[in-house]
Amino acid sequence: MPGPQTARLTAKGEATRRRIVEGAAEVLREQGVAVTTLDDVRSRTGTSKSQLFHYFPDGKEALLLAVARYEADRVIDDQMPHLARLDSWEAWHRWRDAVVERYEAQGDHCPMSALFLHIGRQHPGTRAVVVELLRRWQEDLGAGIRALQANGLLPPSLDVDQAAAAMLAAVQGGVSIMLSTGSSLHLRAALDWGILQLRAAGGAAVA
Amino acid sequence: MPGPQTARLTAKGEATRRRIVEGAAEVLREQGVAVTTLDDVRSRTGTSKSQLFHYFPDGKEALLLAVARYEADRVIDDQMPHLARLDSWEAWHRWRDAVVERYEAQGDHCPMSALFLHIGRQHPGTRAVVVELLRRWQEDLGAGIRALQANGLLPPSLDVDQAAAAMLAAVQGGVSIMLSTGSSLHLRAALDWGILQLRAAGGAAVA
DNA sequence: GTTAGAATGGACCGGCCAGTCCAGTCCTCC
DNA sequence: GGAGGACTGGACTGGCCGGTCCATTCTAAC
Repeated sequence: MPGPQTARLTAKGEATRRRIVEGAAEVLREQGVAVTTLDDVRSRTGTSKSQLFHYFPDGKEALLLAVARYEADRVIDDQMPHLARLDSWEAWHRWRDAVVERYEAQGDHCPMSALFLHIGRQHPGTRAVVVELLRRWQEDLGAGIRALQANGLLPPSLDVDQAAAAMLAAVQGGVSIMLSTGSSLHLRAALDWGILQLRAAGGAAVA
Repeated sequence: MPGPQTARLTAKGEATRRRIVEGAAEVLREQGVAVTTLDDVRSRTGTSKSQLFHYFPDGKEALLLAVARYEADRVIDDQMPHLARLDSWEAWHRWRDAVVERYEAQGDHCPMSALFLHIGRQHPGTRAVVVELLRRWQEDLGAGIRALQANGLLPPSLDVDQAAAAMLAAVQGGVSIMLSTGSSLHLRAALDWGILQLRAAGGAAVA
């Protein structure tokens, strides 16, 4: 679904555009949105000012939006193998490990939150990207909980949407605290506690 | 503990300084850190450039740090009446309501996260403010859980620190999702789920 | 009432950086 | 092979904004 806006791009152009987005994402992750200039992106990607504006005629903001989209896709892609089949407690724990690992590796640079906080609310485009990301994420968590129910590991009476929303909030909170404190302690606690409570809700059916 | 750095301030000076911090906090809450200039602060607070630098010789960053401290105090102060005695389930629910109410009123402008994300990691001072805020918050939550245990509403075997950390993460996550989506749904879900699970851990002792 | 120093006003500066422009090169399609 | 358009290079500009400076007024203490 890259769509029509890239219609007039040559293969070469496409490559350059991608190079710009990926390079910009790197720089942004390293030094943060606030202090990153187009010149930083330019020198990192080996491009000229005119190229930046050739591929992003609407300027810096449009480039940042493109980077936000790129990063949002990566968030889901990274977890997809685990998120896709959360149908056993083992799978949930593997997902937990993957999340912790990813964010620990990422350290205190969360590209999404930084990008969002920066262009955030005023720009509807960015908000849409974040909302969509969260929606997909929560949907997958909900599907996982339903899978547990289907497998008899959780009672059907459980409020799936609430549980999925809470779990998503726990992850987000853990990450955001990690960004502030530099420690993944809360992220781990939130995930462990969340899964633990879910298992407790499953009662004696726990394997 | 306002301390020695304000030693040479006249009463008038003290008032001006406070006016600057509070006015700056307002502006920042309204339009965000990224786009706020010293001139905005100046005109809002009815001060001159030289006043700003008279009271904050280290410039804009120092002013932002002062605002961060101010806002951090407000966060705790707002919840203190509820946070201080979380010794019954009713108290927990009242706290929940207070948190939801506060953040809903605040809308999508979280001064703390915005400030932190902006000057954040590089500046050790800001990080210290956030870390301290989170520490106090979690400490109070932990005290509340222990109070529940003391009142026989929760089993002593419960891992207090983990539960408190998870609860804090849930709140933070709910808020940060609210900042992104504009909806308090996740904040509510996270709090409700968290308290619900806590009560469930209390077993039949639930009133 | 005088004086030291705090408080204030506001003009000014200088760097930074997003965005412009034009000149030149490289595709690609006919 | 040539023409149109995509692609690239890089000099240039214009505004914005943090920070400086000095002149003036106010405050408080003796």
